[in-house]
Amino acid sequence: MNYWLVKSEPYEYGYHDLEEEGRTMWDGIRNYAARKHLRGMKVDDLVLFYHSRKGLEIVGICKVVKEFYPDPTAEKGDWSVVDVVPVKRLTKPVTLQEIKATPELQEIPLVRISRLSVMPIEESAFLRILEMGETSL
DNA sequence: GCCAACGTTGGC
DNA sequence: GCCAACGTTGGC
Repeated sequence: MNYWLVKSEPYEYGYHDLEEEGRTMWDGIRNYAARKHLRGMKVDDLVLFYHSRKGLEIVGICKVVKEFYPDPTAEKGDWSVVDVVPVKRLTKPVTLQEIKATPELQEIPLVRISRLSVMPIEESAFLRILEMGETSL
């Protein structure tokens, strides 16, 4: 089991949209590092959902239900998508500010590589974030 | 709205 | 194959 974090601008596609739809294809990734991580996702892996640009907080957890396959929205190039379903919202969203103020979370790519939109998260960091969000699985 | 960080493109 | 110029992302 691996853990991941994905970013989305809430006014483009927010956690609320995922809850309404019940399932979505995570498309539009056009960055090789992000693609590599996307392709590493396995069924049942858990994924933190972060709102970028507006909100700047982790709002919920989702789960991979289909491993990578070709991105139908890509007009050219070799790009991939995965399918995810919502699991639950965090009781309390965890803000980027809080994450940056937490010593054990300084190494996560969200802090270190601000432009990366799909990234792995260590289990310990994942659990710490759930704890900060007052959420259990 | 600005700008830093990073990726991509294209001339040489 | 280097690197300057440009584009994009995303925090501030």
